[in-house]
Amino acid sequence: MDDTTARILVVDDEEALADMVASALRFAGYAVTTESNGFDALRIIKNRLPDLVVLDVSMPEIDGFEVCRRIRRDGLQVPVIFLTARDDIDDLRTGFKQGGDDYLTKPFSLEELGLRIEALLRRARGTDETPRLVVGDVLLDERAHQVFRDDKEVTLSPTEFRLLRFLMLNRGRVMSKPQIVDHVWEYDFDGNTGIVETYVSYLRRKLDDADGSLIQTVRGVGYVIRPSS
Amino acid sequence: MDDTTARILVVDDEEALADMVASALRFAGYAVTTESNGFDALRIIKNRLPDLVVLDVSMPEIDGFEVCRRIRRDGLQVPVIFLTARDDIDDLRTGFKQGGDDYLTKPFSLEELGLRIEALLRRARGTDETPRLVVGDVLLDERAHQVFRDDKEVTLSPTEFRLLRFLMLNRGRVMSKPQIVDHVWEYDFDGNTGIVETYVSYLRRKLDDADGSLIQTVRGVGYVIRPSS
DNA sequence: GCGAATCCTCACCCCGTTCTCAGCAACCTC
DNA sequence: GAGGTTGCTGAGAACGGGGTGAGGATTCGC
Repeated sequence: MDDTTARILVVDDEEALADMVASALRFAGYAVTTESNGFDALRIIKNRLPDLVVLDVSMPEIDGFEVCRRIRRDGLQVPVIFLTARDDIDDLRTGFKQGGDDYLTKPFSLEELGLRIEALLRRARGTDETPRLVVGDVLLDERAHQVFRDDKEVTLSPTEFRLLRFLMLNRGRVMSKPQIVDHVWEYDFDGNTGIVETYVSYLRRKLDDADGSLIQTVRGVGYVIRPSS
Repeated sequence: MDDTTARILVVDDEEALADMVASALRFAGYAVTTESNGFDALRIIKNRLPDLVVLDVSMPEIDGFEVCRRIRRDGLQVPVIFLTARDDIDDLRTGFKQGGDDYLTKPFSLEELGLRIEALLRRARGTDETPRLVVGDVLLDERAHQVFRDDKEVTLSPTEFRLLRFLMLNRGRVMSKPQIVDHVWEYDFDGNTGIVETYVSYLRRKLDDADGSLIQTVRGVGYVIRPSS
């Protein structure tokens, strides 16, 4: 790919998790490398200077905070996103003091991670334009976390918001239910894909889309959001 | 073919299935190798570095997930498509999370598999252009899962869509009814080929092609789709 | 802590889809 | 043109995908 492709390093001692994240980020168009060990990660960061690092906090030998501190000590300003278990959330303040830029608690959804990464990269590049999604007369404001239909605000729950955002990001493209679950729900969600139907139903009601002309069902395939037609 | 011919490894302990898949993929122009054993597959992957791996999940000794994990552990980023039984569908997203890039539940249709493979290879090459098929005034948009005839949208059921896509992919080439059944229907379909006639009839009606000038019948041989000359 | 919002499962119902079959039309051969 | 073969299409039965309401569990906010 061209030189605008961001290079991301994912560091997590749970290799399965690192692989999952890497796979999703590659799908999103990034060039991804994984590491399962803090020391190796440090070496890679210094040698390859990635554009962003996703860093697990709890790792044996040398934890994420320590890795970050050492990066900063070397004067590297690469953006860092911490991954941490919910129980360790208290440590996060420590994390920020160590020079982290953002964090996510496990389990997270891949959409969430992608968003944080985008935001950090935008900031690093200095091209920090407002991320607004528009499809037809539906407007989704990322930063304000607000949704409007026909200039009237619609109140959505967190999950409803993530689902709508995902569909709008992929406007015009049919997304299958497993795909949706994999991206919108937390990665350890083990329920069936029926949950998607329920939330599409919620969204249609709140968005005044009872006939499904906005969020369209493609029977046997999935869902799309389309400008109108 | 030239050096752009992708090399694919198919791994499945049901050799009959592996052979069937291999045969279809060779017909589609790929260079295919098969393996029925996870360990042998690992060896092959490391030595020959295929462009893509089709990997059955349930295999004795070492299952597909484990193979994938080991591939990733060695730092290989070859795209992987998992094949899995419908009953194991819960494991599927797990599989995705093990670093697999896509998955299909058995039984699948060969067309479906071919499509996924194309999509993954496109992604790996970074040339991710919109896949659109055009024959005469019929347009089929893969991503949006939409079909237009003469700029008017036509609503097709899943099977109708797959059939039309297959014919359009093979435009100008007469496809026999058994060939069509083998590619468009799931591979364990055991009905007769009369089903093709029924669905061609559906398509002609929906595509406003009552006289069969678009989808042409070649008596005793099969069907072709041609730019209505 | 308490009430409210949210999340998720489940079950029921509707209807689109799939597939078979039978009758008929088109075509070919002799 | 007769008879056989092949293809077309309407009817209808069985199936299953999808919508939605109810309700229980959980989390959130104050």
